[in-house]
Amino acid sequence: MLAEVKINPREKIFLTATRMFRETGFSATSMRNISKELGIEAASLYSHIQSKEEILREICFRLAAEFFEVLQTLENSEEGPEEKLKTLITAHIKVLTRDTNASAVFLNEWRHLSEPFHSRFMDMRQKYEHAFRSILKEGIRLGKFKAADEKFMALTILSALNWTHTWYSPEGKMSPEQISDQLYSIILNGIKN
Amino acid sequence: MLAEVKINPREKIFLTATRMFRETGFSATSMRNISKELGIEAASLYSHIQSKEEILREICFRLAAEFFEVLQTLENSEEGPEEKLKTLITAHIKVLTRDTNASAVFLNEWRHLSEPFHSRFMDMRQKYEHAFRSILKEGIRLGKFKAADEKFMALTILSALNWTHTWYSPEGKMSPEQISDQLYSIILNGIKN
DNA sequence: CCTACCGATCGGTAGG
DNA sequence: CCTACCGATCGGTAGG
Repeated sequence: MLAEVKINPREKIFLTATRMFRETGFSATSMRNISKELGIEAASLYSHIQSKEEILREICFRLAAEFFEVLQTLENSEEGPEEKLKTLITAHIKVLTRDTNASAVFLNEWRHLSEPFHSRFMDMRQKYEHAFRSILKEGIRLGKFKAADEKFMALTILSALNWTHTWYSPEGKMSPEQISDQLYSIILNGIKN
Repeated sequence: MLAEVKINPREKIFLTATRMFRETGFSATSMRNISKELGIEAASLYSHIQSKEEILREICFRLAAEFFEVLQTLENSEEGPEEKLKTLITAHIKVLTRDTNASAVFLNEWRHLSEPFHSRFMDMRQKYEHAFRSILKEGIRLGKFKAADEKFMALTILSALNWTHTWYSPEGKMSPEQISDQLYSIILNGIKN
């Protein structure tokens, strides 16, 4: 009962800050900007959060965790590389479109993380990229995908996926599933043997 | 003779600032950071430049102009949509890889432009995107490309191209031409009918 | 290119 | 959640 009282303002701060970080960038958004938007004084924010960076940290690592959950489900999968790729693309787009403000911050503002969080974040990013690459490598080995530089292919695919958050809208004409289906189709045609 | 003396320090400031804007972001890079890197006092920068934003403005609009030059050459072209697409992709990658620091700033920091530059920049961006779309539309009309949402296609293609600056290196194993050939091949296979 | 300095604003704390 | 405030730093100017 008592704990419940404190949950709401903290979440409100996070939602507002996330949107403002997306629009203006982490560094150019001040605590006073955020507090004004919420109709309170800047000092009052600190009853609910520890620091400005705590907000950035939570956003970045919450999304990173969601992306890693996707990898987990693939780990024991018996599917072929095409199916794995489709599963990964679908899940990736699902995470990215769920909260486009958070996605934009996750993709663009992580470099403002201080150590050791900055390094930790880059490690996770690297691991995710590698999981992507290993699916492509498997496909190449099995002769399903074109024999090309799979690092180049992985980066190209990921960049195409990671642009979705800039234009996706829940009210738009494409659902997350339709987006991933189309992307998968373009990508598979682009790389298949 | 006399003018020549002033050219060099200004360019040095621009090069250093561009690199630092890319690494740390425009807002988080202070004039004192830049001056320290150059071994001078912050106040001394203002003998060569007008303001911090002038640097950002020059980078963004210089690259924008280069991208528009590409469009110009295509305007009177008699090529078909596939050839036009290939020409555009090749030129786009050429511009992006020429100075990856400037490209990163151009792509990520333009939102810190103040008015009226911010609006002007977004207009140019929009126009470029439209030129891309009209090539795709022509390809669809002629039955060369798949009948899909060409806005979606254009954004997907551009995002794949616009990631190149993050990993391209002049010392790397792929030349700009090889990169654009590979990208064109993936993209064309992905969208052709 | 420097010293000296401006007003504004920053993230954050003390104490209630 | 507020008032009052901290030291640090910001972009930029005056004057040489």
